[in-house]
Amino acid sequence: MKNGHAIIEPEALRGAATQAVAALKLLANRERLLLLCQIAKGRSCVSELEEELDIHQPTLSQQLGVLRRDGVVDTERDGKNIYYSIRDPRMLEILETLYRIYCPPKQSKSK
Amino acid sequence: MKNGHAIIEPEALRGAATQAVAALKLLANRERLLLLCQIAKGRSCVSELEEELDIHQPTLSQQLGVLRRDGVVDTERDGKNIYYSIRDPRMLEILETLYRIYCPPKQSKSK
DNA sequence: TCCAAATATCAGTTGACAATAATATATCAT
DNA sequence: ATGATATATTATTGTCAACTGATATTTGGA
Repeated sequence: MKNGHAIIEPEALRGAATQAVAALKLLANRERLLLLCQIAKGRSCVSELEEELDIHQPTLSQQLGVLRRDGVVDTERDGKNIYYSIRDPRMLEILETLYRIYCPPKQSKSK
Repeated sequence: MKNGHAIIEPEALRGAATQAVAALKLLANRERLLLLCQIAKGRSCVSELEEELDIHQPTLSQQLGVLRRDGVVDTERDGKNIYYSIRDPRMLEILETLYRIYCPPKQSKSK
C-alpha cells in the first residue's frame, strides 16, 4: 500500500471508522454476504433468495429487515412479492473489492 | 456495479464467502479497525498502539493475538518491544477501499 | 541474580447477534 | 368476505466475541 493516505484528524478518523464498522458488521456474516451478492447481481424477491440461499424464511426476513433499517437495500412491492435491491453504492464498492480479492476469475482456492 | 462478475459455481462462491467473512469479522470492530489502520501506516509496537488508540493493554494484546493467529499481521521483536506489521496484502486492499469510501480527502462527514 | 518494563495469557462476566418457532400482516383470487 | 400465498414481526434461546482483572513470560539493565 502506498503510505500516503489523506491526513485525517483523529476525531474524523474515529467517525469514519464508526461508519465503516457499521457496514462491515453487515457484511461479516456468510449468509448475509451471499444475500447481498445475490441482490447486487440484480433485484430479487424474498422467495427467490430463500430458494437460492437455502435460508429459511423468518431468518431471511429478519436479516433483510436489518439491511432495510440501515438503508443498505431498497424494497419495491410487486403484487405479492417484495423485491430487494442495493441502495447504498458504498456497499457495492466493498462487494466489488471482495469479489476481486476472493473470487479470482480462474483459480478458486478453498480454505 | 457492472453486472458481470466472473461466473462462479455456488460451491466455490460459498468457499470464497467463508474466506471473505473471516476477514470482514476481523475488520468489523472499531478498535481493531483503527488498530489495523495504524499498523498499515507503518509498523508499530504495542505500547505505541496502546497510547495512540487508548485501548488498555490486555485488550490490545488479545486483539493482536487474534490477528496474529489468523495470519493477518507479522511480528518482529526489537529489544523489549514487539513490532507489528500487516502481513496479508488482501487486508491492505480492503483497507484501501474503506479509506476511499469513508475517508474522502476534503469533506469529512460524521454519523 | 534481581528488578522493572513490555507483552502475552488465562478465567470469569457480560452483551450482542443469529436461529428458531409461533404469529401477524398484506395481497391476490375466488 | 374467505382462503391461500408472500413477507414481516415478536419472543425465546443459545452462542460467541470482547472487556476486565489477575497473573505469567520475556527482555534488558543494575
